[in-house]
Amino acid sequence: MAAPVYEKKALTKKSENIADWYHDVVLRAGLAEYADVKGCMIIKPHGYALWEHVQSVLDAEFKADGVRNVYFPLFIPMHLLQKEQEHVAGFSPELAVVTHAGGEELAEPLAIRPTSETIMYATFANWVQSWRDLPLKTNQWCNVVRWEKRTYPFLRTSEFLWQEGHTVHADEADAMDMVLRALDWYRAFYEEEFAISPYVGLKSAGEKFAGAERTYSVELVLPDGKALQAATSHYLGTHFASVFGVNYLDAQGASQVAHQTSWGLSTRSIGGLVLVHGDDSGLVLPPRAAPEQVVVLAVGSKSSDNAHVQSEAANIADELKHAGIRAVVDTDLLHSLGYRINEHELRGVPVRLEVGARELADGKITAVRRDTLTKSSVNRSDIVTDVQTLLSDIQSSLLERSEKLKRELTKEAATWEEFTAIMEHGKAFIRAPWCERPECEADIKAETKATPRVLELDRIDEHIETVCVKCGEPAHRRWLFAQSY
RNA sequence: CGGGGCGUAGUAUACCGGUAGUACGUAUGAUUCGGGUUCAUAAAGACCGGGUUCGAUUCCCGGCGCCCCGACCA
Repeated sequence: MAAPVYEKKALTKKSENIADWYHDVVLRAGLAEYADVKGCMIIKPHGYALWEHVQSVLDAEFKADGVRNVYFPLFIPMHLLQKEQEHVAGFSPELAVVTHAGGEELAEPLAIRPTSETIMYATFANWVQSWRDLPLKTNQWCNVVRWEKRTYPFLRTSEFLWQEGHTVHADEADAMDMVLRALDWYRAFYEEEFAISPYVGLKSAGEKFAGAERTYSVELVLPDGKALQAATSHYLGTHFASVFGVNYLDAQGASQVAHQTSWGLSTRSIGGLVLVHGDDSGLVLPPRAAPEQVVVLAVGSKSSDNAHVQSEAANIADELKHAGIRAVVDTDLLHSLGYRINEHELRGVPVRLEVGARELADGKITAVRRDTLTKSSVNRSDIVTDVQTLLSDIQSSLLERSEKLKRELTKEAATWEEFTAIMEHGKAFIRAPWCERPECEADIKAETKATPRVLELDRIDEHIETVCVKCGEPAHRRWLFAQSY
């Protein structure tokens, strides 16, 4: 395996080579490292803490809506997976299958779940009998395996962690309500917690989930103009319900096929967070998501009373903690100051407070914000409120920065010449009228690598009289195109 | 699945058909500490199998593994 470089050298510059930069940051910021299994990664404490934040925020949203957590088996008998034709066709190429166990060949191979629709819905058929059982709203936090040919830490790994919500409803209206509510949880999560402004909308026929009636997604605009599908929410219609027998008796005693939804967000979100906010010094974490929001750094020197400096730094960290701020203290005087500063910047800690002889003398504390790397001086007595203000400023300015990036990397194209020119010279999201035909979608992808990412929610009901940017057939709505990660 | 590359201390690399060298990291002790200090000492290494050879980490064959690029892809 080729190996991570742990030298104390500078990171690859983000602007020069974002792929190498990303790699360096993920490894050196301590988010993850490679495992002895192809395409898999070890999520380290700093990376896992980010995932735990995702879990705590979303899990609370789910529960407040009445969704309950469940756990289904990792193994799915092949016959279940094969029930829904479109679904199995979509996932077959990337299945990992167990053929032997207990020293014997299995009578029926077991797939390791690439997603749990099939095994869950076989059971939902029993759980749902009456209209009184609906809606059934479940979620599970688990791992899934999809044997991708090409992998990348967090963004596409063979095994990944996610949550998958699965619900059953009496009718389309109620199911769609759920689909859009879940989608909005994801949008809000990215905006409010990760300080990333995404695009949200409907997927094209070519990009929808295998077996879904309609797929909605949250798409992130990455700094190189590519797209990252950051969460999905599917209206499954009655496709799965009819093959798995998820039926119920309505109030009139008539048998009805249920309408279902599924929705998920994975550890890929962490890759998006790294890519959107990071800079040449490493990770930049939005305060709300940062496992460590503030590091209080004791700055020693030969001339000062280092013990006093260290205890003051610890006191400040304690005060911040009591105020509910996730603060840590760094009193390690064995490493050089530069080394320690670089480590904290690499790990993306939003605010660094420096406490040394100078601060002790004048009663002010030096504060450095990670997003801009600018220094300021705050009164020792106002430390808690000033830090709180600083954290909320960083959170909002990161979101603004993300909105700006999204704006700058979104272009309009009316003609195919404009479209191809944009894709060739510095990629971007392109908003363009499209005929919505699958053949045309394939042509666009073949020529430019761009695919329709989403039809933005507020443009779904748009109706314009124009022609497709690619084929010239009639087009009524403008879709967003981009090259996918 | 196609193309390419690589398997040497924890990591990254070098040389070599006959004592495997360097850097980072680690340990110990100093030194230094307001932006990756400096020094000393130490521990630590050839993917697996076969072949050629007096002798293979080196050459050959096979296997396994990983990385990169492309196609594919939630």
